[in-house]
Order: sequence, then C-alpha cells, then structure tokens
Amino acid sequence: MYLKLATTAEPHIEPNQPTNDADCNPDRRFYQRLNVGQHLFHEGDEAEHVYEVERGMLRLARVMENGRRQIVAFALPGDIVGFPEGDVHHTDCDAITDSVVEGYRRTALDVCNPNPELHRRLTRAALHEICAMQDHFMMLSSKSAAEKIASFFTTLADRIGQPCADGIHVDIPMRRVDIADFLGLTTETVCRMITKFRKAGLIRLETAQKAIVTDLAGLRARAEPE
Amino acid sequence: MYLKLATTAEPHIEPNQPTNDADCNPDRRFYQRLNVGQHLFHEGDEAEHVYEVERGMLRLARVMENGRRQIVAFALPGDIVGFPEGDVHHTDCDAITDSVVEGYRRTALDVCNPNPELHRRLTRAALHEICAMQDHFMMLSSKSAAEKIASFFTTLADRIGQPCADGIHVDIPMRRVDIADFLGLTTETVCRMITKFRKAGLIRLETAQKAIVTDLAGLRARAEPE
DNA sequence: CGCATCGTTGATCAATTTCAATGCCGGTGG
DNA sequence: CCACCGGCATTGAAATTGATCAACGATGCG
Repeated sequence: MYLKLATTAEPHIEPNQPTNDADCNPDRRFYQRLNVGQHLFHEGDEAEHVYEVERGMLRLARVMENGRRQIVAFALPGDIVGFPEGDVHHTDCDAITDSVVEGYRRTALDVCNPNPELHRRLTRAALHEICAMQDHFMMLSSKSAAEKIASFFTTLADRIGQPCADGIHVDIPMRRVDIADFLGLTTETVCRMITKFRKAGLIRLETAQKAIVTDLAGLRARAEPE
Repeated sequence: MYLKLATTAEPHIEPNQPTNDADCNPDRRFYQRLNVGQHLFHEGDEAEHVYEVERGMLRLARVMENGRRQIVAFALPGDIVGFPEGDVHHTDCDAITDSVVEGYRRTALDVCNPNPELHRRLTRAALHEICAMQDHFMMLSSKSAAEKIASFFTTLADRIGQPCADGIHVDIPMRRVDIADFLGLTTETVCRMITKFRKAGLIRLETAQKAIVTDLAGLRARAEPE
C-alpha cells in the first residue's frame, strides 16, 4: 500500500521525514510522504515550511477548547497548505489518504530571494486562498443543508472526478463527520442529504467512499438556490 | 459633517480621489476619503490598490446572483482591505461611516521593490487575514445565534469600545441586516439576541446604533459554549 | 468470529427562520 | 411647526429546518 503510492519518478521523496538541510537543493525544497492519518503539522507548531500537495488529500482542521471542530479545508493536488500566522501554524493538518507534499522553506513567503518566482507563486496562492475562503463563507452561512452537500459533490466531481460509463466517478476518502464539520452540519444530516440525492437519481454509491455522479447538472442546480 | 471628519494633520488627503501618479511620493501611497455609502471598489474591478483603513469603518460584501449577501468583514482602522484574486477585486467595499484609507499600489503585494518593508507588511497582513477568516469559520458554522452576537459585541468592545461611567461605550454604525449577513443570521434573530442580552443586563442601548456594554465578562462567557 | 468504528435511518425536539404587524426616528414638505 | 412618509428596528406567532437521541446495519481489522 505504502509502496504502491510511491513512484521512483519523484525526486527527493523522503519517507515521512523532510530532507535535512545539507541535502537540499538551492531552493531548499523537498518532497515528503505521508501515510493516512499522519500529521504534517499541528496547530501551534513553529511553521518551518509551507507545502504544496502533490498527491493525495489532506485535511486542515481547527479545534476549539470545548471540542467543537471545524474542517477548514480539504487540500488536493496543487493546493498550498501551511500558511502561518506569525511564525506558527494555526491549524492541524493530516493525511486523509496516503499523500505526497512538496515542502518549501517558510521564508520563501517572506522574502523574494533566493527565488522570486517561488515567492510570487506562494503570495498568489495566499491571495487565492483568501478568495476561496470567502466563497466558503457563503457556503457556511447562506446555504441550506441540501445546497451544501450538492455544492460539495459538484466541487469534488470537478476537481477529482473521473469520467466513467454512467457518469463521473468520485472518491470520497474523508469520513462523513469530516464533511459535516467542513460544511457546518451533523453527520446525520450529511447522510440524509446524500440519501436524498441518491433517491433523486443524482448520485449512486458503490460504497460509502465511492460515488458516481450520474446527473452533474441536476446536482449543480441544487447547489444554488432558486 | 464632511469637514468635521477631515483634519489638517493628515498628509495627502484627497477628496474622494486617489492622488494622480505625478503627485505620488516614492512609495506611491496616498490617502483617500470616503463618505458614508461611497464605494472604495466593486467586485470585478481591476485591483489597482490595496488599502489600509485609517479612520472609519468599511464593509466588505459579496453578493450571489440570487441576491443572497455575505458580509465578509467589517474593516476598522489598521485593517488592510482589497486583497485581489488574480488582478481583480472579489468583494464590494463601501463605507459604513465617513472614512479615510491609505492606498498602496497593488504591485507592492507582488514584488519587494521598491519598498520591501511595505511588501512584507502586506504579505503578513494577508496571512493574518487567512487566520482571521478561519476564526470566522468557527463563528459561522459552530456557534449558536446567542454566541455569535455575544462574540460580535465583545470583538466590537475590544476593538472600538470607549470606557465610560457605566461600562464600555460601543458604536454600532452598521445596520442590523449587515450584522445578520455577517454572522449568517436574520435581522430578526439579531434583534432578538440583542434584546435578550439587554434584558439580561449585559448591554444597554442608548439608540440602536449606540450600545453600552455593562458586563463584558458576562458577554464573553456567552461567546463560547459550555 | 467478534469487536470497534463508521454509516444510515427514524422519531422527536429545539433553534432559527419566516411571515406579519407595530414601533421608532429622521427627514421633508405643506 | 407639525404631520406624514419611508426605512430600519423590534416583537410576536407559526412554520420549518436541522440537531439530537436512539437504534440498527455495514465494514474492516485483530
């Protein structure tokens, strides 16, 4: 399982450990592999790096003292995670599936040198993040449960859907409670909405983690009101 | 009214217009005055500048096609607004009270030169913004109406409260519907919660826009569950 | 095979929205 | 100067959504 995911084509993949400094290429970037459940960083950790997801899926979460939890984002390949506040990570981040991330020294965020191109890319990513989070505000505060689940599925289909015979195959590696904590619902409500869309013929479930979106347009129509 | 707000102490204050390029100081920053209701920028506008609020209060909003609106933030002095996505603003921004902002060329976000200090500050502000928005996720998705309103008031008291004889005087220049759209509630619920806290002796209203927080600790206790 | 965890469904309950009416206040024009 | 008007705030009653509580089913792992 572990080996299946790794490919020899990737340079600098270290088993679960960042490359030590001496081995770094000039930009000091490195690859890191994460198994399911492994943490990339915790809330409060000193932020040494920011990461780009190469493969897999990560979960960014915040927990309140009283235990209430908010999933801030699910990070997919191409996403950048680990933007610090001050010098500290302000979310937990762990792997939902076996994953590979590319790490950049956190200082690449602060200063142009030695790699202005990277600096620029990270800055853009941070701005993009702000915009994406504003979208999620709409999701959280002005959508019904059905709209939230419909949006969630269309987004997933758009980003990681695989066209197949009878629609779009979508892997749902996160658990129902993660979806709930991401959307501001309960697991029960998530289930009920999924069942509802299933009975309405918009999706089909092979297993709880494997769905086929059979009517993407219908799903999209339910993602927005009116 | 207009004149009352302006002070001769501020350099470069232009009446509702950015200074033209020829007049710019080396960093190309300038001051701009906004009257109540005036827009600083609209969603979709080319993002020429980012702004730091000097005085007053701004409202950042997003509107969906169907008319549902999300207040993304209320910006107070010291806050930076106008972070673009790509090269475009992705919120509307207008003044809730007469305000003054300082504008920086948007390129200060992208490149270190000519002012690395400013670039760094803006970058930090963007990262801070990401963190603040994650806090707001918690607010939107896992707090009750009472907790939301209590949090809102304590934040307001902390940021713009004026100690006075019987507590902390807090101006509430935004309308109830703005508060509602910020917190993901309806105006009616906002009113009811305010009334509830009023009857509980935590706050007092001089007018709908002027409150006195008489029991900040009590309010704080209701901002978090348990 | 049995246990633990996760997912699903049903019934009830509570919180918030919705709908409706009234109050309040500032501005405007007679 | 005062009465009216319009927008905003507030309150009440009914309706609805989603949460909670409880049980059961499925799945995977030791």
